[in-house]
Amino acid sequence: MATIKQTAAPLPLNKILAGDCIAEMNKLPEGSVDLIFADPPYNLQLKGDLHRPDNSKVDAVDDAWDQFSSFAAYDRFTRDWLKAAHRILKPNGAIWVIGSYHNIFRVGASLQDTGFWVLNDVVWRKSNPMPNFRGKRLTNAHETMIWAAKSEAGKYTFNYEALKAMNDGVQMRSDWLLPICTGHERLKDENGDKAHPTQKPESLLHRVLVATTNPGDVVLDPFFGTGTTGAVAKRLGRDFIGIEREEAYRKVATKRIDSIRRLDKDALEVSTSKRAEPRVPFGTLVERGMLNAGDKLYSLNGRHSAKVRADGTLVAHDTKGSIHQVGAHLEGAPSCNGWTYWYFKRDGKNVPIDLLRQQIRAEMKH
Amino acid sequence: MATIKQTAAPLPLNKILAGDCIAEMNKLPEGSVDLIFADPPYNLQLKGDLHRPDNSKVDAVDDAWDQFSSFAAYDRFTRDWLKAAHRILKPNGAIWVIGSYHNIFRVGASLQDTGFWVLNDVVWRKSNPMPNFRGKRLTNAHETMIWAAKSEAGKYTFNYEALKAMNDGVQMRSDWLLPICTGHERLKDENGDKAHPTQKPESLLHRVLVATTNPGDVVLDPFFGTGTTGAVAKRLGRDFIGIEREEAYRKVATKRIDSIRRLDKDALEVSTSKRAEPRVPFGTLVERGMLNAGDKLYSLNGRHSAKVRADGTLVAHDTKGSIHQVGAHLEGAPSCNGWTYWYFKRDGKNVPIDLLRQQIRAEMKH
DNA sequence: ATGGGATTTGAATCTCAAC
DNA sequence: TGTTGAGATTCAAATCCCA
Repeated sequence: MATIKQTAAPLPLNKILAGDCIAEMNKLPEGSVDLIFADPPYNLQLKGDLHRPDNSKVDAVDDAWDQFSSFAAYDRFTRDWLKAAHRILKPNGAIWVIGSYHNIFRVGASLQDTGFWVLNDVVWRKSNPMPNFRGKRLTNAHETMIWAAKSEAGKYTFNYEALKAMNDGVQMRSDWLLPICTGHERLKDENGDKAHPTQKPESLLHRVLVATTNPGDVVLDPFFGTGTTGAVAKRLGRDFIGIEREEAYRKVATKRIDSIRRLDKDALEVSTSKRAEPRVPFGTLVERGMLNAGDKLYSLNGRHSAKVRADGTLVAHDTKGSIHQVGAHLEGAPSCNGWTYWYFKRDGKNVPIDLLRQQIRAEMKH
Repeated sequence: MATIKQTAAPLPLNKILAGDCIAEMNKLPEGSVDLIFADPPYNLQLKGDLHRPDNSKVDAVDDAWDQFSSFAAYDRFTRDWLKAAHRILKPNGAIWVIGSYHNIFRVGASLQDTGFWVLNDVVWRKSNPMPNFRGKRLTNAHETMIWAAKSEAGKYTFNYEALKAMNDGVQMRSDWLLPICTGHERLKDENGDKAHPTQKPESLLHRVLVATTNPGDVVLDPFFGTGTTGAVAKRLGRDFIGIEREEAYRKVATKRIDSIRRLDKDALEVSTSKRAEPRVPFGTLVERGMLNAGDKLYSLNGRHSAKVRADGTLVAHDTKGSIHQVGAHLEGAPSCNGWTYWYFKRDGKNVPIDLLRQQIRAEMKH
C-alpha cells in the first residue's frame, strides 16, 4: 500500500490535476470533499467491427484506457480508486458513479464493500440511444448511476424540494429521461471528430449537482475527461477538482470551463428554490372567476373531460382530485402536468388553462 | 461441496418442488432447462431464511458493524444457487434475475463470475411505485433485471420481431414501463392480506417469456413464491418447474395455476424474423425460369446494373459473383444483401427480386 | 430566411449455417 | 476446430444541402 502524503496546502479548487486519479486523490487531505462524481472506464469487451444496416461503421470505444485484462483486474482497480475516494470525502459527503451492465455490478458491489451506503440507483433513460443494429438484443437505452453516502450514518445532502419543483411538483423518480450529448455541446477535436468517446450531457450533471450539493460545495471528478462535471459545477456556483491523465482531454476541458459563466446568486437561488416561477394554485383561477365551478375542461387529446369544483379540484366520471391527479388517472400515467393537459372552451376554441396561470403570473410581476 | 445426485427420472414438469432451491436444482439433470427466472430474496439482514447448500443455516447478522460479513454471506448464498442454476441450463439456455439496489450489484457480479454472459440489463419502470414518504431520497420507481446467457458462446433465444411488434414496430428498449401487481391479480391470504410481499406482475413475466423462450420450452423458477412464472408459462404454452420452500406459497401457487387456461396454438404464434425462414438460393429463381440467364438486374439506387448467368451468379462490367458479392463490390461496401439490392423490370416497372423469393417460400409452406 | 429531404451519428460485450 | 460466405439488420436528433 502506498503511503498517503498529507499536505497542509489548501485544496486545489477549480483546477484540473494531471495524473493518475488514485495518486492524486491520495495527495488530498482526508475529509475535504463534499461530492464525488465518477465516470470510470466501463471495461467494454468489443470483439470485431460493427456496421450499421447502411454499411457505415460504428465508431467504437477502443481506447487503451478502457482495456482491462480480466474482471479481477477491473475489481482491483475499482476497489483502489473507491478506497481513495472514500478517504477524501467529508463524513456527510456522497458519491455518484455511472456505468453500464459491463461494469456497474462490480462497481456497486465494491462500493458496498468499501463502506459506502447506497441511497438510490438512478436510471438515465436516453431519449435517443444508439439502436441495436443486428436485432440480437434489446436496445441498450439506459445507463445506471449509483448514489451513495460515505457511510450509513452520513447526513447526505438532498434538495428534495428543488427536484420536486423541477418535476412539475411531483417527487422526482429514480428514472431520468435525458438526451445524450450531441450537437454544439459535443466537443470536437481539431479534425472535427469527437474529442472524447463518452462525453456526458450537462443536463445529467445539472440534475445531480442541484439534487445533492449546495452552492460553495466542493465537487471532485476523478475521471474528468472533457470536464462536464467542472463546467456544470462552475455554472452552478460549486467548486470543482478535476483529475485527468490525458493531456488532450485536460486541454479541451480547460478551454471549455474558461468559457463558462458562473450564474449569479439570484439565478442559483431560483434554480434551487421551490419553483422557478411563483406557484399558482389552480384554485386561484376559480377564486378569481377566471374559471367557474361547474365549468367543463377537456383533455389535450380530446378523449376525456372533467368538471371544475368550487375548491379547485376536478371531478371526472370515476375520479376526483387535483388537475394533475385526475389527468394522471385518466391517462393511466404515473404523473401528469395538469396545467398543460387541460383545456377549456372559449368562443368555441380550445384554450389551455396554463394561459390563465400565465396571466396571473404576469400580474404578480407588477 | 455437496454431491450432486443424477437421476434418470424425467423432468418434473409443471410441478412445484418443495424444498431448498439449491438442493432441488442439484437433483435435476445437467443441461435440461431452457430458461431460469429468479427473484431471489435480498434481505441482507439474513433473518433466518438463508441456507447453505447443505441446508445449514447462515448465522443471522444484523449489527451495523458487521455489515461486510453480511454481504459476504449473501455473496456465498448467491454464488451457490447461481452455480446450481448454471449446471442445469442447456448450453443455449439463459437466465433472468430481478433485484433492487440492495442486492442486484452482488447478483450481477456473481453472475459474471459464474461464467454467465450478460446480454442486457433491463429496467422495470413502475408506473405506480410507492412514493418516498419522508422526502429523503428519490422515489424508488424501478427494479433491475439482468438477462444473461449460460456462456459467451451460447446461442440464446431472442424473439426480436415479436418484441418489436409488441412495441408499435420499433425495436424494444431496455426500459420497460409496467404497473406493479395490484387489484384482482394480487393474491390474498385467508385474512385478506397480501399472500406474498413481492408478487411480480404477470405482464413482466409475459414479456420475458415471449422475448426469450419458445412454446414448449422448460422454464424453471427457483424462488417460485406465488407462482407468477408458472402461471404465465402455462398460459403461454411453456412448461415450468417451480421450487418453493414455504408450504403456504406452494398452496396459493397451485390453486392459482390450476385456474389458468393454456392459450391455443394460434394465439401463441409470434412474428418471426427473416432469419427463421428457409434459405432460398438465388439460382433457384433461374432454375425455375422466374428469371432467365441474360436478364438484366438494376440496383436499388439505379446507378448499377448486372446480367444474370445460368449458374445463378451475376456479372457486371468489372466483376462477377453472387448477388451479394456483386452488390457489395459495386457499392464499395463490406457487405450487401443482394435480395433487397437488386430489381428487375416487369411491364416497365422495377420489381425487387425478393418478391420472387417470397413466392417460392409461400409455395414451400403448402 | 425558411422548409423539406438526405445524411450523419451515438459507451455495442450485435450472425450463423455449411463445409 | 476454424474459415467462408450468405444475408439480415436501425432510431432519434442534429446537421447538411438545396430549392
